[in-house]
Amino acid sequence: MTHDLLRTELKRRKQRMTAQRELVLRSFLEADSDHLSAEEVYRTVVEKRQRISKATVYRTVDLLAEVGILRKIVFRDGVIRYEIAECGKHHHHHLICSECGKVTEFSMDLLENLEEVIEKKTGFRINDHQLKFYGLCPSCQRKKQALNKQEERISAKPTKD
Amino acid sequence: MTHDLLRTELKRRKQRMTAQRELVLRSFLEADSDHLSAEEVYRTVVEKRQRISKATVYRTVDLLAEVGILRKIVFRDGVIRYEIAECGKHHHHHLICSECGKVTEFSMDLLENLEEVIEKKTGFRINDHQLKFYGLCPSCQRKKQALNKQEERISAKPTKD
DNA sequence: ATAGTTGCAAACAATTTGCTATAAG
DNA sequence: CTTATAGCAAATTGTTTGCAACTAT
Repeated sequence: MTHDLLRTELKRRKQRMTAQRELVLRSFLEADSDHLSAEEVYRTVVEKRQRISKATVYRTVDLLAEVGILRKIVFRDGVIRYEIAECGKHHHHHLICSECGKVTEFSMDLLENLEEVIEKKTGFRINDHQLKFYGLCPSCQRKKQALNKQEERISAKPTKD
Repeated sequence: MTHDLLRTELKRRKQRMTAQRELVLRSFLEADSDHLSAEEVYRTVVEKRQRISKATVYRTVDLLAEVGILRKIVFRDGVIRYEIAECGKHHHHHLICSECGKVTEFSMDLLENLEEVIEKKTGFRINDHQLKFYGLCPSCQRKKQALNKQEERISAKPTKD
């Protein structure tokens, strides 16, 4: 259980288990979405009528990531999000719609071996990797297609150029 | 030449070629580092004693990315950077040191086919992907090792615990 | 001459920091 | 009782926007 893992790690570091740290961790465990931003965690906690400040959220997600319970993940909007670093090593990756921002996950273990290859090649000690695909989700493809047709109709009319 | 590509694209969009747009593009072409942030582009231009404002830099890198000359790339610090989207499709990927931020590039075409597989599986229309490895560069590995030894020496002394 | 583009300063958003009061061990 | 932590507000950092002045076409 992630909970105990946190307690143990905190003890090792001579840090304390607090209500706020529990609340943040719980937010991730109970969230609909994976990958929450600090802002989202904050809102989640506040909506449950629990007391926390944003500064604490920022400090806590950072701590949880350092301890290895969360993984930092940043899409192209530059907002820092976090997701639970699932126990085993089976990685999942992200498929992001450039239009609506929708994020879909999919798993693929193929890249674990690759880490080793690259370690040997470069001398880096790799401990994580992230693969992201960017494109248009089915729904946005349809929207864009509809838009294109519309534009064709307009540019069919003669312009003074 | 990337230069002409920009001119052509601008004409198509009824937009104009300006000194500032040239300066930004040139910054990328002549930069030591790939992946520059807007801030870095700004400084580069100013150091050459050329006139530009930050707002223009932001607007221009955005434009260049839209046109396909640059590619947006965001590491875990959440800062938006851009790199030249080299002509052919041969992708390169990034190896980032979590400690000092050093970025190393390496290429690998393996993932092109994968895009197709995922398109079929998910219905997304994929147009880009990014693979990043995080870890410790050789130099930071050494530093960390040295630090660990030091800590051992300290904790070897008895503590009142 | 007609838009598109710039620069500036102000607005905004995300994140960090300094400090006092509080609470965990 | 000691020291880590929380909360708050102010400071920083990265990015966007409104608008008047400017300039490519």
